Amino acid sequence: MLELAILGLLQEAPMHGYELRKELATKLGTLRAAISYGTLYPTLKRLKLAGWISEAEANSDIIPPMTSKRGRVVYKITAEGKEHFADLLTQAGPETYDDAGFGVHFTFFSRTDRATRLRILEGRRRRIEERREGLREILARAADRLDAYTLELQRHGLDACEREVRWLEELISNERSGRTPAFRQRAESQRAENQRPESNPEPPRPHLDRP
Amino acid sequence: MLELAILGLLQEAPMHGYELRKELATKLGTLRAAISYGTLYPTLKRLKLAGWISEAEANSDIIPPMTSKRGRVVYKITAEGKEHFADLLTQAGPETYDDAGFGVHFTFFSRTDRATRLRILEGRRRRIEERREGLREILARAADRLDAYTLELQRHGLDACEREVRWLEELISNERSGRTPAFRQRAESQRAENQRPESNPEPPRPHLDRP
DNA sequence: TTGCGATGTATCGGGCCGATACATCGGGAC
DNA sequence: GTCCCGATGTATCGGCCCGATACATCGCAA
Repeated sequence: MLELAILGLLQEAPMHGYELRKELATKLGTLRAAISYGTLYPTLKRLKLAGWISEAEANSDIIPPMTSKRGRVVYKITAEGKEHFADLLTQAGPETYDDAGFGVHFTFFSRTDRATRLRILEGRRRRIEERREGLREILARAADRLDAYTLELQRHGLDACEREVRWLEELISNERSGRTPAFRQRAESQRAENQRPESNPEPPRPHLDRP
Repeated sequence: MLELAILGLLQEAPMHGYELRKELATKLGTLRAAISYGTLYPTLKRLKLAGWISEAEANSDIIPPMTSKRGRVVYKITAEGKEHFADLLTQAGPETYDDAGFGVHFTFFSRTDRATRLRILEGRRRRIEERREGLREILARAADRLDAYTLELQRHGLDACEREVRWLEELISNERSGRTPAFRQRAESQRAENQRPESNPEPPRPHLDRP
């Protein structure tokens, strides 16, 4: 899962570990806590071994600090890596629908085709609906076997499930009806747009809030 | 963390692994997915080695099925185990405030003294507030650097945080003002009450919805 | 009688985490 | 000037926990 996240971020720009981690933390808000270095560096090693990323010498131009030897290692994605990333994006296993996996996939939705987006949203919805049904079951059947605190925990969980299902319904219905992201209008929304995709193989284009 | 959960369940009654897992799944709804056997059995082994639980022969009376040899192993908590459980209940480390840890602690709140309950609720609130502030920061500062999907994910996360903080506020205020669990009235609430605490060392007593 | 789903115990490889160690850099205190 | 501290940066280690897998028994229905 982290594999997908790293590949996705490196597709935007080459980065070193520390930067990668911060980017990970801001983009994968909730649904995925900040990654640990004890995970990050071994994963980078693994990805390098698999040939999906490579180290780019940091000595040269753009990156100013860490002048001396043993400076930071900048990673960039390879052609095979981009291929692998595209595969991972469309393939959806069971781990795609848990909190972490869904969060990562959702983060890259602007680089995912609409069919896949729908498949993932619906898979996630099913997952949460199952959890919700389980909780309802418990609250209906075993309520008198549980103490008040446990009960309240279940209720809170049920609330969260129902809320997420509604959120997903809204997203799904938006996906079906043309406008891609297009959620309810908010005051702080800017029409400012961000970085060019620097020669993406598959630019899915609908990337804006309003056409 | 799982250690605490197992000890707590075995304090209620002796159980075998399978039963333990189902009980775990129903009581720790959300905030902690169903535990895997690949976790459960090694943990049971560890706890047995530590002297906190022991195997009770299942051959005899109460438990009917699995007549032949190589039948289920029933675990029961030891005196040292009860002591350790009491310790774990009051000690609150950082892991007490993440989703899993908080869920487990909350589940045993009816066996926790009020001071500890308050400490844990406030610790959890602080944790969620920090996450919330982080998200607000991102939405205020980096909004134009993020695409619409990522943004929507952050908003949803922020919503969930705010909601949980409100929930915690309510719980905290309830704790402070006498009535212990006592949440907002609901239609399906029964006044039926459950199992006797079978000689608890510290019966905290206020266990009902309404006095 | 056959076979399937629930019950039940157990191991293995691997992902991910927290703690820890170590080194460099920029800037403020003194 | 220099000294120290916090941010930046790379890396490893032990350990928790997960999913996949294997295997065995029980009750029941086709």
